[in-house]
Amino acid sequence: MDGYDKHAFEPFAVTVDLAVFTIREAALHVLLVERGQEPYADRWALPGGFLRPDESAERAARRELGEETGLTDVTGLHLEQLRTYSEPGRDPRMRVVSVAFAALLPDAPEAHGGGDAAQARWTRYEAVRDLAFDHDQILADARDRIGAKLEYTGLATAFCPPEFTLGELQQVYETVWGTALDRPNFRRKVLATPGFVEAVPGAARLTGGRGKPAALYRAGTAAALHPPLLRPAPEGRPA
Amino acid sequence: MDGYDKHAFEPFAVTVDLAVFTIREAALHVLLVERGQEPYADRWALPGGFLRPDESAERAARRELGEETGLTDVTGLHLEQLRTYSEPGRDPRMRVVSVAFAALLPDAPEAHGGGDAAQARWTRYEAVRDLAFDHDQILADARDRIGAKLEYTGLATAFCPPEFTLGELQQVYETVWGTALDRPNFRRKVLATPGFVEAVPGAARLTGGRGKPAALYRAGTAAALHPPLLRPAPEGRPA
DNA sequence: CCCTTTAATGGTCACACCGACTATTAAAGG
DNA sequence: CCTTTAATAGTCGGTGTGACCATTAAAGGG
Repeated sequence: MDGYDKHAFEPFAVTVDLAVFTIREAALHVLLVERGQEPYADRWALPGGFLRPDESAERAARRELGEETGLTDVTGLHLEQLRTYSEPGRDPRMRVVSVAFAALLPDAPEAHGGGDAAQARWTRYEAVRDLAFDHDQILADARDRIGAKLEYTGLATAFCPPEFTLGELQQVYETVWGTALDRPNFRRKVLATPGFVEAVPGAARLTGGRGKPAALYRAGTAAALHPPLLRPAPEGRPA
Repeated sequence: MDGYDKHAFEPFAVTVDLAVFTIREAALHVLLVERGQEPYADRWALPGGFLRPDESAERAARRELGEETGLTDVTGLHLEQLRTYSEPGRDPRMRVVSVAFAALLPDAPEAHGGGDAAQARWTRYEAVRDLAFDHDQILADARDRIGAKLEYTGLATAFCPPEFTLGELQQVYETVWGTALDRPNFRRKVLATPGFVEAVPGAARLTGGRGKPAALYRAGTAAALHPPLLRPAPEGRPA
């Protein structure tokens, strides 16, 4: 790269787009904003915006995340670059190259509205359709990536608050994968994977629960899960 | 994204960078080009170049791949987007955002030299150091990604010619992972994974080999490996 | 206050898979 | 013809996993 010789370089606009996920009411939700102006005025879209002259795409993504969600502290949130979308026709007015990110939030701060967007809203993933630009594609890619990374990384803890129960963690897997998991087996597997979660010294959750109080855990330090927590075989032959 | 409202957008130069891998003499090799001009003149770098006005990053990457390797047909080669590097200081002269790709070649077309670069050369991965820009980082990221994807996709076949033996396939894993694998076990695992490889109807390789002739296989159709072919546990506890 | 409901936790059992190993087969080379 | 080399076949024990069943500890209702 960076051979500035043979062909003159063309200037491009560079943006970031964010697929912000959270789990609410046992369903996967996505943060959408309503566009205020053309193109795609009044259509829903993923939050995002232009790169500023002196920030990286990662910094821009985190800044936009704060602006659009109204969260005061976005430092601890999981933010992950997905891929870059650069098809020539993806923006009707000019050449825009967009770096897409996925963000995972534990709880869902209810109201939002700050930032550029006219308004922002959490929407059930299944109900999302006809987004502006190629955002349907970006969102689908993001969801695939998240689902796959649950298998071999501790990413699921990014959907949980700092201290969580194994039941909540299992909820994350079941919601993202769309499958039910056996609770004792899930527990055994998670606890057998070193570095996935670690027990909170001397606590148990009591008040809210309906049944037996559950022990609390924190996210572990392992980047990769060994062995991985594989999702049930799609079909064909049982794993 | 794509809210052109609040902040004026800044123009950026957009490039693609390619980490082109092949396996030669049982060692991982990378294609490097020597830069002809400043910055980093006479330093080695990853091949790449500017996006043209009407092509996507994917198209630009494939075009550059053809230009720099001298390959006549780059349609079948595995090309995969890694991530985008956008740190403000990564190019000393101006703001350049670069979309990085990994490419995998089966054989190694010996000589090259076309394209922008002064010259191009295959280099052992271990011997690579002090590349221009942030290319050391890009290359390391690419290698990590390739190694990880061998586990849960059929990517390894992209290093092999259209018809290959299981021994060659095992070579790929051993070379990229840097570990020795048990041959009967590897064979059993590969053949037990549906869609990974399929036998060539009625052929066996004879002439070149020193021992018993090996059966030939083609790449299968499965995108993901179920179950995955996990690499030996790094350490700690045996898997 | 007791009994039901709910959910977490504990445990069993059989099977599949996997690593480590040994054995056999089929070529090339001297 | 014997040795070397590499592919292929098969065995065996340990472990992880799915499918279950059992127990515990809370909340809620009559």
